[in-house]
Amino acid sequence: MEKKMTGADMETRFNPQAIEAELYKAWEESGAFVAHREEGKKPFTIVMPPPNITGQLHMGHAMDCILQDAPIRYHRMKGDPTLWLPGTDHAAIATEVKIVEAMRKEGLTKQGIGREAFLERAWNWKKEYGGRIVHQQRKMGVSCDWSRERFTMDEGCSKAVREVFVRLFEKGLIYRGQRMINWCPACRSALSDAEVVYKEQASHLWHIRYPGADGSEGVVVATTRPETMLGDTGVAVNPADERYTELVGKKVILPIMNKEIPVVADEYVEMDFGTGAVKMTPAHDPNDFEVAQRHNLEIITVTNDDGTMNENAGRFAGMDPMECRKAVVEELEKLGLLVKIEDYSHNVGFCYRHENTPVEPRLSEQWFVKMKPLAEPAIAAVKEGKTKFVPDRFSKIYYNWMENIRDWCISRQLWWGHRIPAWYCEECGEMTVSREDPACCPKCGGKLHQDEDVLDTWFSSALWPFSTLGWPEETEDLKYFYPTSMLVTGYDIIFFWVARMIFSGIEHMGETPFETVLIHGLVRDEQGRKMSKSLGNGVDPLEVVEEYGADALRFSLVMGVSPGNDTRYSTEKVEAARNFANKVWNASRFVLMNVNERKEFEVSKLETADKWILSRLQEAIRDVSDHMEDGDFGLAATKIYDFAWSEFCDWYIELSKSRLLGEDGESKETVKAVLLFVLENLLKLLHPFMPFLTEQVYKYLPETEGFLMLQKWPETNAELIFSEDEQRMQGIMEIIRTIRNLRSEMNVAPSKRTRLMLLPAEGWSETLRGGDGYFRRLAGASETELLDSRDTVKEKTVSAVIAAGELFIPLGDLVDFEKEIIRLGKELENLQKEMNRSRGMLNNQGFLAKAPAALVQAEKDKLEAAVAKAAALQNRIAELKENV
RNA sequence: GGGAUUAUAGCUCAGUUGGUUAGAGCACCACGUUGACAUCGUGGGGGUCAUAGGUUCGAGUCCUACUAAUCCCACCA
Repeated sequence: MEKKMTGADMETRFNPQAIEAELYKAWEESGAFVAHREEGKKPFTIVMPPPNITGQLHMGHAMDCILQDAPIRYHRMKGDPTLWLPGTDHAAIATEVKIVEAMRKEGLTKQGIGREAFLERAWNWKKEYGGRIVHQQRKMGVSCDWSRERFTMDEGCSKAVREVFVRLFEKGLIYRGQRMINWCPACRSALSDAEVVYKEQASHLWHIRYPGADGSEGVVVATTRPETMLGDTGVAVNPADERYTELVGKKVILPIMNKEIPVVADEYVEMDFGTGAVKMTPAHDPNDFEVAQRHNLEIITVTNDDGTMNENAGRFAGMDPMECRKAVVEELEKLGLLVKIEDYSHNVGFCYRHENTPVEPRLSEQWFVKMKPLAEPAIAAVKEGKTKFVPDRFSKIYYNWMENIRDWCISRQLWWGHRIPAWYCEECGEMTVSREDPACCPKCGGKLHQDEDVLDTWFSSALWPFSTLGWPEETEDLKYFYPTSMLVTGYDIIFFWVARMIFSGIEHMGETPFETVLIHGLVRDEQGRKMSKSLGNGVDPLEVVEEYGADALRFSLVMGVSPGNDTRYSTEKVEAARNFANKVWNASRFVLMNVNERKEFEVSKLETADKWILSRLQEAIRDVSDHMEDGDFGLAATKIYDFAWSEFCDWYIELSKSRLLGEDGESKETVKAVLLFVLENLLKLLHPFMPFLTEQVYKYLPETEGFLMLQKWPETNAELIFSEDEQRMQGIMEIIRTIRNLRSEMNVAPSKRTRLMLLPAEGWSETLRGGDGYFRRLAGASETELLDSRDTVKEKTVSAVIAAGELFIPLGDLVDFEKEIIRLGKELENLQKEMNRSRGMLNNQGFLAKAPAALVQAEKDKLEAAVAKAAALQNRIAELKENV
């Protein structure tokens, strides 16, 4: 057994680097993070949003970590069976893009090495980067249950994916079909609507004449993408548009291709945009596709998988779209069919993994999830409050998306991911969708090949809250921990992830997966810009941890942050948090250098200051607990900060010094016991935010065993609330502040001690007598004299009127009565303003009649005090005037 | 086009259900080697809470309008 350490062993500075790794190891090895089911007790469960295995953790992840670890540690200390389930996501597209990029540097291609070899590389990648991420999370101090760590492509999760796919297919909620989808030429894959990011682009509107087939002048169409005309199969106008009534039903000539195409009338066309005539490219525009369906227009695809023009584009085949656009425009100009070019700015969709690659709407055979039937109960669940968004406004965003949802394209033309469990018979063409890999065609016994595509990565993430607990098996964990308590995530993935988990949970588990969804904002840089690779303004959380410690980073990310709002990262904030950690460390050091045994205090022996700090502690416990419950971690952290620094350190510790050095043994014992009691409670309150610091300090506390992280969360104790003593203490504090203030104003050197005379107000004599040591220690008083009446003040003094009475500091020749009169006069003036305000309120019948009685009384008391103070000030001024 | 958020001290931001002298950190000024801490202490300066109305006995807080910034959704070619 190692020797118990004491305050004397503590360094003068908190040194996080020296202790973090060791503490984390000790926690983890002891099994403190592992969740245990306790029947009859309601668990607190969070499934961690699995970081992508694409690279390393960024500030957003750090934010995720602290916002989950804080409530997890809080609930664990409260004694709830607590599970925080970690894991990582295979991130199909994102990872594949990275791997392909890495391979390109080696001169390799996917196709070159083949599917099997590629997947081997991918698994190696997962091992390396998945491991790195988990390592980084540990550095942040996350207290998650690593024994339950999962990966979206591990055996269990893959089984869940397969089960869900087959179930939905059997229910008719998954189907395969030719639809207009978003195609990323860089991924060479389909994307879902959510994976397209629109960006405003400056462009042009080209006006092109399509001559009439009968030799008439035909029609002028306007387009933003002239190259797509190669795939045009019609022109549409609004049926009500009189300009074109004649033309409807006739044919025009598609220039360059020299092909006759029909003019059709369709409501979709807006008469007042462009020329009122729209070229129809059904294979490359969703709206055109719909029009084509209604009018039986031909559908011609003119691009390849990689975005280049295909053989249908005739002599433009092989060009990339921009090249082709230029060539087409030139050609049209030559033909005299380019009527005009207008400047035009419009939104262009880009791939969310290839920021500079525009997505191409394209007709393609893909797999889809039918969303309407899944969305409806998911909307209802949130409306009924079964899942609550915090802050509530995010439920509106959720409704808006869910109510306008379109079918979800889930197939991706990638290799890294869950392969679609569909097989096609090479003999009869029959499609088989199956939980188990079939050996041959169930219909004809013919040879099968599996669908080449994999699933959208979000298909497996959608199952995360239950697949990680063992579903589709009915495991004990699943029964006990589902539905989970809370999901913590950024608003940027509400559509991608949160919404999909909610409808999946309802569909497959019959219950929404979370009680609350706590949404946080983005961590931005110091100028408020989004942190991004391309800007190079990202800050690596690990570097911050190295330099300032995990606790400082954690605290800086929550302090003063309000739920749902973006926050700016700045080193100043981290420094402030680091300073706070050091402050707590040193306060602890002070306490522990003076207290080396654990003794209870007796309430009957408590002095005013003790009762004050114990009372303040009760309020801190209450507020912090309330804020933890509400998910207001910013307020919780602020409360702890203020209590620890402005009350415990600045006042109680300072006040304790005179007693610790004093002769009164009983007072000394009491103050020691209170110091230890308050410190220990403070450490507990702070632990969810600064786990390393608090755990380390806990080791030095006398007679403790085990980890702080497993100690009981403090509860308020009504017997330790002393309102009257709080007021007494406020009186003492006011005197100290006033003296400091006066000395500062009079330029009295801090080292110079001055006498203090106090004329107590009614009922304050006892308190002031007891304050002597405090005034000496904290206000530079050499001695304190209690006066019986003001007449006894014979010396030249500066004075002040405070709640506890009047105070006088004899400063001899430093005192200038004229200036004193002016100074006190100003104070009186302010006081009179305050009295006027107060009288105004109390003369207001409405206020008297409608405001709560306690408030009215409080105002009366305030006025009374002000009146008394004003009278005293007037007396003093009169007195001084006589002496001038 | 629809929706959301933000606007409070020089900067970054708090401010719980409306309760009446609006807070913090950083920055600034003055002073300070009192054995926990200079990653500190004491004192100070600094805001008509974007603007205009309204509700109320009372508005930073609620309502309406307006201005500005940011974001999300939709996508008229």
